[in-house]
Parts: sequence; structure tokens; C-alpha cells
Amino acid sequence: MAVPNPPTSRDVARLAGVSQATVSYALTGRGTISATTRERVLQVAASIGYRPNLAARSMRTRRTGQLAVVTGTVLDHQLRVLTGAGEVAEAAGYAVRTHSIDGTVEHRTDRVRELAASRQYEGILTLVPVGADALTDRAATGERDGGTPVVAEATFDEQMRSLGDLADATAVRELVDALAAAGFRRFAHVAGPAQYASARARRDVYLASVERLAGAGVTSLGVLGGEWSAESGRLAAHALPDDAPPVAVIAANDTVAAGVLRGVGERGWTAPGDVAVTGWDDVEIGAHLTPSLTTVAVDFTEAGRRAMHRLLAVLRGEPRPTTDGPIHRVVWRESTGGGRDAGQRVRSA
Amino acid sequence: MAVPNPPTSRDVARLAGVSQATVSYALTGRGTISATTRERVLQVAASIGYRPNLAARSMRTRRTGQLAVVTGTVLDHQLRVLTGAGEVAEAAGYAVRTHSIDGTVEHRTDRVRELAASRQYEGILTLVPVGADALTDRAATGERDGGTPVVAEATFDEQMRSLGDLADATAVRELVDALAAAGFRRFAHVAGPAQYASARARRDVYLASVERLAGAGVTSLGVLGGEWSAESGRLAAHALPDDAPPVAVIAANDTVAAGVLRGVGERGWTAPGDVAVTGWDDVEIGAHLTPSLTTVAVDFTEAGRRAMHRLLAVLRGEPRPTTDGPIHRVVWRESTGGGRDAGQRVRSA
DNA sequence: CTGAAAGCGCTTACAG
DNA sequence: CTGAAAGCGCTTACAG
Repeated sequence: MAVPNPPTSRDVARLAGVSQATVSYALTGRGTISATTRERVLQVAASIGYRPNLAARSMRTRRTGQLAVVTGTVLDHQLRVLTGAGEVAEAAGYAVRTHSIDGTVEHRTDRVRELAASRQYEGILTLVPVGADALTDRAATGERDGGTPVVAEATFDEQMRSLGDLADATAVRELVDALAAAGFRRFAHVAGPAQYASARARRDVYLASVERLAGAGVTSLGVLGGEWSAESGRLAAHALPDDAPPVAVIAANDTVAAGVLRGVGERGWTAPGDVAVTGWDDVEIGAHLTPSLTTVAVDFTEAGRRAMHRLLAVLRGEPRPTTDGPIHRVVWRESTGGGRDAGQRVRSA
Repeated sequence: MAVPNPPTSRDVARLAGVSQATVSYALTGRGTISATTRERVLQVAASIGYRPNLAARSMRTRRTGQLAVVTGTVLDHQLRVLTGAGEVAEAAGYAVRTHSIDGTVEHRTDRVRELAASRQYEGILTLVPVGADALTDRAATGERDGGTPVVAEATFDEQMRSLGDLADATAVRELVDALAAAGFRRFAHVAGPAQYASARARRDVYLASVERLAGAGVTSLGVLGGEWSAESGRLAAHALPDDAPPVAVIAANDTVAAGVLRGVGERGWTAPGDVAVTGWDDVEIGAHLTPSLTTVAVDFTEAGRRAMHRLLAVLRGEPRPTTDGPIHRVVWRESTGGGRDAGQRVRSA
């Protein structure tokens, strides 16, 4: 019944016939130590199932070895982002704790500040939008002040350029260009909540893309919506003028797009004949809607990995990692008409 | 540039004119201490922003104060389960780390065993299916051996009764009964992966419900599928015999159900006229499908809270908490015909 | 009701 | 290349 105390480095030392310091050197690979001794120590440690007491190590090194990732409950794909972030953090020797924070942006910002003040974490990565003044990732250089670094997955830098892979909205331009090439002249955007950098980025690229094609007769019927909800999309469809069709609607995500499709049906319009619709995220159901939904597939796990790499760079005082390839890919389906053809036509252009 | 060391309990003691022991007593509320002293100590602690060093505390108390929650990447709703679990753990004074584990059930089981052996956690809650022999939650009593307790959100007990709120499939019977009352005589089930307790429970309740109505001429065309995927649902629809309609299809979740709806359309059948379809989870898009999807709404956050309460009960050596009310609610929509009416007819019966 | 002292299990200069 | 010793910041019997 009595559980024996777990073995300590002292036990390993005694059994290996060395000092505790030598055990520490063998395990951390830090000091100078002969290969023979190291081998023997590791052998003994493994044989008795020795596991270093992390609390003791943490106290001595004055490092917690802990990072926090802040999630919300609004966007389900954050689970995959979290997974990618955790994977990279673990590989770097950090433990990750998650904190779910909802409520107003002010409340979320306060909570993140509290986490930073708790001294419990060496760094914080937030997947939910918080006030920019709570972030320490603003400068392009890796400079540090004394506080706990706080990095957001998606945000904007000083020049208001979107930062973070999920805020990369360049695929919107691909959508607009292809649909314009396919003949659409009227567009509309159903945006997500403006507090999300990703939503703002999609809106901005939408506006810029349509503007760029103004010379070709392309116009925008406006930016509608403002929530990550299907109902927001449905209402947006109902808000379109009666003579809107043919019109292409760029929705902020797949859920919003599903609502648009429903609203389009309720108005007696057809998709994609009267209204072409695009989503974002490539949720699995989208491929099985009727019409199946053109969307932007996102590698959320990779987004999480990259975000964590950014936080680690700040922790190490290194410059922000140079961006890798895109994690977005447009998936053409029936809701934009021509499906695969439309995409191929554009891609080969 | 030089960051001052954070204040320690020693600093608080000096400033408050008491000993370090008194500070500890004041903060933990453990020893005998006068209200006046305690008040003064807390005041001083707050004024200098004192935060106990958790690593030091942990080393001394020989408790890590850490729990692990194991998630996967297959089911997005685990983010909400995680949130509920984290909320309860935090309120109980525990820190929660998450580990994302995918792969085969054998691999997942091994990894959970490693986590349990790491001595890093006081308890482990897994949201992904693992081998029953990795769990310590099997007995109804709170008995403990020396190892780290491992509790699964959803599993089966010795009598093969489903345990854990997400494995509560009683709503399936409500679906079958209502659809039978609405006139359906032929049923089919598109199941989820058998390694999931929730999928097995839905299948079992489906089979039992149909069997129970055999006297009324109700028959099952079989159990199809076996994945949490829309494609699995689509293929199941194509596997139905040509003369299946009218038939009611109980799908394992909304994603599968969306695939069924797509497959039904591809076969030239109508829903719900020829094929009634039900899902599970109440994903937001479901309400905006055409036809909108009858489903079972699940309070995932509450499921997470309850699962964590079960783990805490094991940790405290208490008996398993008595089950609270259901966290499931059938939502009748167009995909079962009559929509709200069908539900109301049954509910008032 | 309060304080002096020991010790949790590590790591790290430092001495040899 | 290895060891003796100190100390990280707490908590907890124990003495008063």
C-alpha cells in the first residue's frame, strides 16, 4: 500500500558510484564528463526508472519551463492550432498550459495581462484577439524588456501589415480574380468580427482586390456580416438588393458561407447560377453541401507550429523567423460554378 | 535592463515584521494565526506583488499540482470539452497541461501510459479512446493503487454500461421512437469508429431501439459506416438498397449526416421525403443545411466539467459523483420531416 | 499564536 | 574529468 518514493538523482549517484553532480552532468549533458561515466550513469538511471523532479530543477534553474497558450471557445479549429503549437513547444523542451478565455476583448486582454504578470510562464501565445498593447511581439526585432513575452498568432504590425499565418488573406485575391475571370462583375463580402486580425485581413484584401479590378467593371455591393456565424451569412444574403444576381459572395468562413447558401435558397435564387459563394477553412461538411462549397483549405496545425516558433524566437532574442510557404490553398467546388474548371482556368492563366 | 528578482516569502516576512513561517500560514490558511497578523501579511504581500514560487511549493509539498488532459485532432469539439475540464481543474487548484495524441489505439494507449509513468501529473483525463487496461477508473469505488490515476471521458464499465456523458446515447431512442411514431418502418444506422465509446453506445442504443419496436413492424436495414467522416456517410447512402425508401437514417454525427444527405441527393432521392436523416453534435452549419439537420445538441463544456469532476473524485478517494441531468437535447429540424411538429407530436405523447 | 530550523531534489560555480 | 557544498523558495513539524 505504501508507495515507495520515486528515485532521486542521489539514488542514481549512489548506485552508479558517482556524485550527484556527475549524475546531473550526465543527464543534462552540460558539464565535462567522460563518455564512459555518462554511459554508466544513464544506464543506472534508466534501470531504476529515474525521472528528474522538474520542480526541483525549475527552482534551481529559476526557469519554469512553462509556456501558456490562450484559446477561446468560438473557433473549433483552435484545437489543431494548439496541437501544432504544443508539438513545437515540447520539442523545444517547454511544457504548455492552455487557458480558455472568452468575453469582451477588454476582458481577454486583462486576463492575458494577468497571465503575463503571474511569472508562471516564460512566454505566452494567444490564439484569441487581445489588445495590441498586451503584446510584446510588435517590433520586428527580438528585443525584450523584463516582462513575459506575449505573442499573438494573428495580429498586425506597426505598418498595419497582417502578421501570423492565419491572418494571411492573400487567397481572397485569388478567389476574386478567378471569379472575375469567370465573368462575375458584382461582388459582396460577408465579413467576420473586426476584432479578429484574420477577419480584418480578409475584408481588406477583398476591398483591395475588387478595387484593383474596377477598371474591368468590377464593383462591390458592400461588406456585410460581422460575425463568425451562419445566421450572419443568412441575413447578409437577405440584405442583398433584389437585382444583385449575378453576384459573387466572398464569405469570411465556411460557417458564414453555409448561411449565405441557405439565405440564397430562401430568396429563390440559385447557387452558383445567381450567386456564387466562397467560404474559408475547408470544414469537412463543406465538400458535402449542395452545392459543394468552394473554400480555402488552411493547415491549422502548421499555423500553430509557426506561431510557436515565433514565440520561441522572441524568447531566444532571435529575429522573427522568415515566413515559410503559404498554408492556404483554394479548393474550387460547385458553389462557384464550373467547380474545378474555374480554378484550372485561372491557375493555368 | 537588469530585471530585479521577484519578491519571495522571505521579503514579505521582512517587510511585515514576521517570520517566513507566518507568511506561509497566512497565505495557505493552514496554521493557527491571528486574523490581525494574517491581514497584515496579505496586505504586504499584495503591495509588493508577491506570487508564491510554485516550483518551490511543489518541491516541498511533493505534489505537482498538475493534471494532464489528452486530446486528439479528430474531433473539434474536444476544444470545448477541454475548456470545461480546465475550468473545473483550475477551480480545484490544479494546473492543466494538454497532450495531443493521435495514431492507432495501441499507440495512444502507450503514450498515455508514458504520461502516467512520468510522475509529472497527479491525474490524467483522456478525451481520446485508449485501451481499458490503461485506465484506473474502472471500479465504481474510488480505490487507488500507487500509480497516477487515468480517467477517460467516455468508456465502459465492467458491466459494459457506457460511462461518461459523451457516451450517453439514450437520445438515439428518442429519435427512433419519434420517427417510428411519424410512420417510418425502415431504419439504418451509419456508425462512428467502434473504438469510440460514444460511437459504440449510439450503435447499441440504435439496435436496441429498433429491436424493441420489432413488434410494430420496425426493421433495421443494418449498421453502415464506421468513421467520423462525411464521405463515410455518403457511401452509406449509396449502399442502401434501391427500394430502401422510405427509410430513416440515424447518423453517428452531423458530419456523417451531411454526407448521407449528399449521397441521398446523388441517388435522386429526396430528404426527408424518401430518407429522413438525423445527426449528432448540433454543429452550427447543420441548422443551415437544406434540409436543415435534425440533430442532438450536446453541452460539450459541461461534459468536460463532469469528466474532470470524476477525475478529481478519484484523486480524493471519493466515490464517482452521481450523474447530473442529461447534457443532450434532440433538436428537430427539416431533415426528419415535419421538423418541429414531429418533435412536438412525440414530446406531447 | 509565532519563530527557528530543516529539508524537498535538483544545478552550478568552485576546488581538486 | 569528478566531487563537496551551497542554495533555489517554499512548507512543516517542533519548540516556545
